[in-house]
Amino acid sequence: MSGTTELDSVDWRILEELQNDATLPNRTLAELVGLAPSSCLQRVRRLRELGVITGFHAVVDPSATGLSLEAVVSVNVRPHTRPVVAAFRQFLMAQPETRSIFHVSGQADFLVHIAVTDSTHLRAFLMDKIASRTEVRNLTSSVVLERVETRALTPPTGVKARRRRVES
Amino acid sequence: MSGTTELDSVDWRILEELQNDATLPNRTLAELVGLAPSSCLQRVRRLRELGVITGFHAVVDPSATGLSLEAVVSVNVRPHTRPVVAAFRQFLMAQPETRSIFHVSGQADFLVHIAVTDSTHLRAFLMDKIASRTEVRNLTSSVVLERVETRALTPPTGVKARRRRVES
DNA sequence: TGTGAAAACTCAAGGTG
DNA sequence: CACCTTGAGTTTTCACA
Repeated sequence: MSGTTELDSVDWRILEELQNDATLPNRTLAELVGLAPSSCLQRVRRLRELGVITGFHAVVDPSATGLSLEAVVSVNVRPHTRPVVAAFRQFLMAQPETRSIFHVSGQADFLVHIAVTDSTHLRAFLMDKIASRTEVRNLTSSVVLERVETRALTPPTGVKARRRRVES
Repeated sequence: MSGTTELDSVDWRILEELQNDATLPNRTLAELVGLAPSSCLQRVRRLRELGVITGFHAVVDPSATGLSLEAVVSVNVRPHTRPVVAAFRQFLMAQPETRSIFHVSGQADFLVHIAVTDSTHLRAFLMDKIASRTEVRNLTSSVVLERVETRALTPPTGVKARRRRVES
């Protein structure tokens, strides 16, 4: 990973479309971005090989499956050492309630997005699973009132019109 | 959305696989979950129609596209009224740096996950875009050291073995 | 649940700036 | 020289019985 790989405007158009809807047939995608189907396919494969596209995933609505309550849990762990942090992260990942984990620098050490069935479940998760651990300090939680997932990641800065010209 | 729709163990197996990899051919998926291809396809369509599967999306790695710095921004807005909240949410959604937005109850009003190119970009985003708004109070931010997206949403509670039909 | 037509993907070779 | 296009072979999808 030499950091940023050059992506041109067509690559970004492809990313934009596939982030919105990964079920787009390659032919339709090719039309949208103004490419021949096989060239388009080649671009997509390249984006996957470069690690720009990490995968294609179905998104499941928690509330449609009985997980009607979401929360963000803020946790501090002590001591803040690598083994303790790694073990806690591992523990979080193993919990079915966990949706995503942010190990952050700042007031909190971890921000954990969870989905639970109800407030009883939330309390059980916080008290029995998190607070009971010896490394946990300063446990606070926020109920999610509304969540917006922004699908499309957009180009950060000036993007070349086409592909890169190899130089040097 | 009358809350939970009945999902049996096969539905959950399908959800599990498609959350991990949405590019699975229907035939392969059918084999994995032990169904005929056409039945499997029917299940998937049903899950989409029920709103359990909200969509299929490509996931892009921000760091591979030059957005090497991620942060979680905590914001309070005043007054905490519907119009102000809605306008601020709308504003956040329009920012290219925004990845996801959590409107929460608790210490903060909003938790915003953002991706930026570097610390200069982060400072510009925080100072020029967020802090400059009149409704914003109590702006704090945490740099993301590590992020773990948990792909698979798992069944919340006791799931029926099949839907109908009893196995011998 | 199984089958078949229609459509998609993949890989090759050829053309163009 | 890299990239895009065209075209055939194969696999997959999806409606119908």
